[in-house]
Amino acid sequence: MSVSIKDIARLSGVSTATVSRTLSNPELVSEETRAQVMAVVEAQGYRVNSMARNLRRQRADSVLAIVPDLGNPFFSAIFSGLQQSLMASGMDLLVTDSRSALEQGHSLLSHLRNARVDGVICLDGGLPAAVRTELAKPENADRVVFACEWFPEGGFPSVRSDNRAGMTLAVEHLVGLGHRDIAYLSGPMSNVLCTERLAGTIAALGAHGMDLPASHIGDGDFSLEGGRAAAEWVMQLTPRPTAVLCASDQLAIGLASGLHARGIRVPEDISLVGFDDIQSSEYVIPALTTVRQDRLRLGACAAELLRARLSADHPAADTVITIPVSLQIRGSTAPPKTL
Amino acid sequence: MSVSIKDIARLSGVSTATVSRTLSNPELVSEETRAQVMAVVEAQGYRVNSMARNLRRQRADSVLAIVPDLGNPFFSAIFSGLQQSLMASGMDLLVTDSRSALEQGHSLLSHLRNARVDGVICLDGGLPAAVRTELAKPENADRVVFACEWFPEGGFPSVRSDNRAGMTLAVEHLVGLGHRDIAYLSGPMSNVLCTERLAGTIAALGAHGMDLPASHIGDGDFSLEGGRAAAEWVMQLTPRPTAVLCASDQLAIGLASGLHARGIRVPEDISLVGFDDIQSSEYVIPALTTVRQDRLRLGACAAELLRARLSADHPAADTVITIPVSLQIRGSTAPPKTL
DNA sequence: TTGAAAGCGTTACCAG
DNA sequence: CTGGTAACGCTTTCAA
Repeated sequence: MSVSIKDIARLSGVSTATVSRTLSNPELVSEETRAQVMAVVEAQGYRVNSMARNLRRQRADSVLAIVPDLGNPFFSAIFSGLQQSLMASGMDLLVTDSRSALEQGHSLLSHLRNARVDGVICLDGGLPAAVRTELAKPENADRVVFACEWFPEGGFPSVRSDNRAGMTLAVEHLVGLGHRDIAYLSGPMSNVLCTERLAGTIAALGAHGMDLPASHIGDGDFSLEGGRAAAEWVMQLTPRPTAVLCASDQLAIGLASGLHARGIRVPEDISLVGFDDIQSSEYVIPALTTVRQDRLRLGACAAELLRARLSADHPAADTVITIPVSLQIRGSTAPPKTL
Repeated sequence: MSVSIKDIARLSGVSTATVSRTLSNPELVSEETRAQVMAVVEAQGYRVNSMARNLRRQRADSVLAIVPDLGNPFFSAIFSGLQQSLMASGMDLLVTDSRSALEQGHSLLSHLRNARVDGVICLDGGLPAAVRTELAKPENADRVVFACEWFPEGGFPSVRSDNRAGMTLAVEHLVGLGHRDIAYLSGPMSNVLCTERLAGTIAALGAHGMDLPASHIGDGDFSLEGGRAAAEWVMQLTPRPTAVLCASDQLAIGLASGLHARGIRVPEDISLVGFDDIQSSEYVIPALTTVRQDRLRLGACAAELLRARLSADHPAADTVITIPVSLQIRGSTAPPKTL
C-alpha cells in the first residue's frame, strides 16, 4: 500500500494533525516544522488520499455534466469551457450521457445521492418526468444548474444563449438582403431550444409584417441527416422559399447537402442560415452564415454559476444568465434571385 | 445530514454489518431480514455513500480520460464509447484536457496518485517527457492504457485504428482511379499518428512504384485552419498533383475550402481523401472520401482493456489492439482530369 | 445467519 | 503552535 499521513507523521516526528495542517493550512504551522514535514513529504512522494479527505470534508470536489448524447460534437466546446473553469477551482468534471444511461436503466442522479459529486450541470432539457421531479426535490434542487438547454417549467438557474436575439439577427440579415419568402427548419418541438428559436423567428418576421405559415415550418430532428432529408420538404414548397432559416448548423449543413443533390445551388438559388457556429461551419462550401453561440463561455459560466450556488447559503433558484450571440455572415446567404 | 447506514440499522433493528451485507451481498442474509432491511432502505431513500465505500474498498470506481483538447469534436464519439462501456461496469468517466491542464500548471496524474481514479485512458501521445516518465513508474504504469494515440517509445497497452492499412486503402483507391501524382497533407510530425500515416502512405505508394518527394509532403497542423492554409502549398506545386491525401478529415475539409477560394474544383480538378470519417464528412460538399475510424468501438475497447488490466494480477504491458478501418468512397475523389 | 469491532486515511475539535 | 482523538460512512474479518 502507499504511504499515508501516519507514515509521514512518524517519519517527521510530529502528529498526523500537524502533517494535515502543514498540507492544508500551512499558516497554522511553524516555519520550522513545516519545512521538516515537507521534506519528508517530498522524500516519500506522499499525496493526500482524496477519498479519505473528501469523506471527512463531506464533499466530492467534482461535478457531473449530463448531456443528451456524448457523441454529439456540439458539446465539445462546452466541455472545454466547463473543464477549464472547474479545474481552476480544483474540481473535476464527470460526464454522462442521459440517453444511454436511461436506456441502460441507470439513474442519472445516483451520483448526487451518492455524494459522489457535489453538483450537476444539466445540458439536457428533455429529461423524463421522473427525473425532473427527482431533480426538483429540495435535497437536489440547490445543486443543479442548467446550461444551454433548460426545463420549460423553470425552477433551476440556467445559462443559455440569447436564442431569440439570434433569430432576430438572422431574420434581419435575410430581410436586409431582400428575402420575403422565408422557411424555417426546426428540430423537434419537444426541445426547448426549438420552441424558443421558432418563437424568436416568428416575432422577428412579424416585426416586418411577415408571417410563418405552418407549411413553412419543417422538422429536421436537429441532425445532419434530418437536414438532408428536409430537402424534400423544401422542394415541394411552392413557390419555393428564397431562404431557409435553420435551427442548427447541422441542420443547415445537412440541408445544403440534400439541396445540392437535387441541383439547387446555395446561395444562388436559395440562402441558408444556421445556428451555433460549430467549428466546421466556416469551412464548408459554401461557408455557412450562422448565429454564433459562445459555447466556451457558456460552459465556463455554467461552472461558475454552479460553484456560486454550491457555496451560497441561500441560492437563488431562478437566476438566468443569457450569453449574447452574434451573426457570422458568410457565403451561404445572398440576395434572392430576381426572376 | 442525510441518512446513513447506522440509521437504517437502528430503524430495522439489525447491525450495520447486516445492512451492508443486504446491500452488497444479499445472498449472505436471510430472506426475512433482507426484506425487513430493504423496506427501511426504501422508506428512508437511503443510498450508500460512495466515498465511504470507496475509501474502505480502496478503489475509486472511476477512470480519467486525458485528451489533448476537450474542444476538439473528434473525441466526442470516443467519449461516447468509453462512457457506455464504463457505465456498464459501474464506473465513472472523468475527463481532462492535457493542454489547458499543463498551461495552468496542474499535474495530469494527481488523480492517479490521489487515488481519485483507478486508472487512466490517455488519448494524447504527445505528453511532455516529465509526464511520460511519471506515467512509466511502476505504481502508475499498470493503470494506464492508450487509445487512438500512443507513445512511440511504447511501454503501454493501447487501442488504435489500423492507420497504415487505412492509408493503403486510400492509396489503392486513388491509384485505381488513375492518379499518379499524389501529394500528402500531414499534421505535425511530432504526432505519432502523423508519422504512422505518412509511413503507411509511403509504403502503399512504393508498392506501386511511386515515391513521395519531400516537396509533396505538407504540414497542415491537423486543423481545419491548417488545411485551408495548405491550399497555398498545393497551388505552388508544379505540376499540380491530381490528388491530395490528408491525414485527417479536418485537414481535408479545410483544404477543400482553401482550394475552392482559389477556384480549384474538387473533385474535377483535384481529388481529396481524408482520414477519420467525422460526422460531417458525409454531408460536406462534395462529400468526403475518407478512411473511417470506428471511434465508438475504439473507446469501448479502451475501456474494456483498462478494466481487464486493472483486475489482472500480472497485466501484459505491451498489448496492442488494432481496430480495423474502412474506406468510405464519396464525392471528393474522381479520376484525374485527362488533359 | 448475525453482531461487534477494527479499520480505510483524513480532518477538525479541544486541550495544553 | 502542537498533539490526542473522535469522527466521516462504510466493509469485512472474527466469533458466536
